Amino acid sequence: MSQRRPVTAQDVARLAGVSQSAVSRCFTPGASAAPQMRERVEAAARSLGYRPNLIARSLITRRSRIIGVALGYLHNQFYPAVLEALSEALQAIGYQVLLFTAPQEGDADPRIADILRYQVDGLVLASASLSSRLAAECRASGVPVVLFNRTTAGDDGTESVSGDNEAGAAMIAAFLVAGGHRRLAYVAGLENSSTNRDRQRGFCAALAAHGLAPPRIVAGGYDHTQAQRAAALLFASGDPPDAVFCANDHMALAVMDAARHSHGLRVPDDVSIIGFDDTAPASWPSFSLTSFSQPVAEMVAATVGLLVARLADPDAPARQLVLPGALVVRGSARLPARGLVTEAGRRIWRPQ
Amino acid sequence: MSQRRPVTAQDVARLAGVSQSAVSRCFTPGASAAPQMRERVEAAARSLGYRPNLIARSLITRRSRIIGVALGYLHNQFYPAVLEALSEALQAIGYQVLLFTAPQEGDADPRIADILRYQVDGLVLASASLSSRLAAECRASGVPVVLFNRTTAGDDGTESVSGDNEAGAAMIAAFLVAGGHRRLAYVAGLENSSTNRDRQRGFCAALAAHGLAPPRIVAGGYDHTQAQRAAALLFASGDPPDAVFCANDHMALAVMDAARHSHGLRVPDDVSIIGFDDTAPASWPSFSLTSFSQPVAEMVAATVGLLVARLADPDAPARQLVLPGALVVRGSARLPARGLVTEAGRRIWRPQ
DNA sequence: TTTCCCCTTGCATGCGTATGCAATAAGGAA
DNA sequence: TTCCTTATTGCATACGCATGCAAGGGGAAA
Repeated sequence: MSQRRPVTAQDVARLAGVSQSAVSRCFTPGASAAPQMRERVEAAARSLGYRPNLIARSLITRRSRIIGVALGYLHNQFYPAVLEALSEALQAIGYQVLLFTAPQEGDADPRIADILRYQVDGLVLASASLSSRLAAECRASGVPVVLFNRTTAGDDGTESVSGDNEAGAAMIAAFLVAGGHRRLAYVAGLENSSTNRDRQRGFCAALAAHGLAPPRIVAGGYDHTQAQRAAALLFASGDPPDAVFCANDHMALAVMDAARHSHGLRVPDDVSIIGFDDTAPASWPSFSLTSFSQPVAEMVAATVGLLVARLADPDAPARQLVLPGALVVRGSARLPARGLVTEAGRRIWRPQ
Repeated sequence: MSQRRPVTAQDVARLAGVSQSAVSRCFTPGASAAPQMRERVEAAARSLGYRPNLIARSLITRRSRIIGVALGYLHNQFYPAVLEALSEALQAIGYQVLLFTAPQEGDADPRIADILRYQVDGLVLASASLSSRLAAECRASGVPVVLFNRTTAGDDGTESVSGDNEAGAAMIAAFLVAGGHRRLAYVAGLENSSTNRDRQRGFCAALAAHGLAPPRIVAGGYDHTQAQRAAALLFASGDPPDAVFCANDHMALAVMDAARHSHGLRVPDDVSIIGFDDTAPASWPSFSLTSFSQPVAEMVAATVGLLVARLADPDAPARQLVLPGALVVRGSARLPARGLVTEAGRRIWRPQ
């Protein structure tokens, strides 16, 4: 029963007594084929266990129906959630995901450059450790590229989908100030990432606008262990903060754990902690983390939308989409006196 | 600069003044080519931005260098960790991962069957919701298949890599008994999954061997929300357990959160909780979850090993690998009087 | 110088499928 | 019945690359 040589359209054609092209047409939606012949061919295909070779098809059609997705650091729950949603959405419209994981350290570009050799129809770059140069290179070779949760510095024509990092961070600043905090800290993500840059800028600018001193900034590198170290720096110092904004949930959970279990602090009584992304663990009772939500479903839908639009018209103007989020209020930060509303089952903060 | 028609080996050959086959040989390791010509060709390739078309190459070599990986439910941190390790390991030896996500509900087989049309060189099935029929079908078409963290009921010749679910669960039973627990409960995973079957069997058999009554069993479906409901069933009952073994960490975290925050229980004073997998959050101070570790790195390495072995020799005998784990002891379960040892930085339990 | 051998390189072909074109069949209108 | 239209199907080719085969070339050994 074990097929050593895979069944080809030729084999099916022979068995059904038709030509190979007839077989091909039976598997091509919209092609002209008589019902009677189609039935014969399908019966033959079934009995042989024929499966069209998508590799060969791709060679002709110049469409692989494969989308490359580059990711790094799946320990941050945000990315598995994104990946699952993206894969589902793409599978639903007949595409598959070719996964590229970026190594933690070192230059990921060389290995990722292999993507293009697989003739992917499109590319989603969701790793902060990938250079903008790579994105530009992909665009140059005519492959639609969408940056996910990341943007390029100058508008170089690369499409992107991201949350509103700057506004979100600014809202967090306002929320903390309204909650009466005065000694703020920021646990930063990767220094050269656009998300960190935007979140830090939004946070600092908003604090300044409220007349507060700049926050103390410590590096967390979007990493759990580094964030623990950052927490130690903050909480063991002579002047510990009364509120910490962490550039993502993944670090916020580490900081919260460190605050409680290594430094004997109560959250939010002694220190308020806020994250970014609103990943699943944020809502777990152990953490009850107040966090600015990134609308994963919408971001994924937008990403797929950009890809299909560009596949349909390669010359469509590049768009940089920024999707709004909401500050989901839970128990990890002192509450301001007003502005809390409940919407779609979540408690969110909407000032004024 | 935007290349509409991609650069082919023909284009490079023309520019370098050689034949297309010469170009091909320059990109084929081990092929015969004079250094001088190779240099000319590489220069031409570089100036044109040539990238060999792996789709076309696959058609000839009948090797796509793509491994299909079928997963479901990435919310359980175990799987992102596996996926990342698997992708890294495969990329390191020149393979890429084509990802298939199984929908939560319904039959995943039809969509997954598409995998074979992509001519994957191998297949890793790590979703409990995939039928054994699918695995058999893949094997029949000559594609190496490895079941990951799952086995087939009868030894039907499908290769698999899994942790020692039965022994691990038995060890957990012994650990809890040694810790003085008497009223045990089991939060089950998906009923028809091999991991759940083995863990439940090992747990119950060991309890019986220790002369204890069978544990109370509630369904958790490997799902966070279902596990919360299971916890409510257990803790709100008239006879709450003094120890709960959850079929994986993902559910254990939910159960622990529910115990503490919904039912006012102290862990481990009022109830001991043990998980399975030893995922990253288990070691976070908030949980400090005692858990039977699955050796992800070794399991991934073994999986890759099985794949490459089978690629080299399709007729090699199928092997079902079971890798040993260890009971990593933390603070979520009362400690037995003896048997605790520290090894490689982890505290583990090794009876007698 | 001759002979032999090996290293290079081009030619030709094929991988499995899609598709333009032409040929044939079928059916309808006049 | 005849002619035209439309649907169906086969033929031939191309997609981009790898590879067996043969031819050419250069060097070493005799």
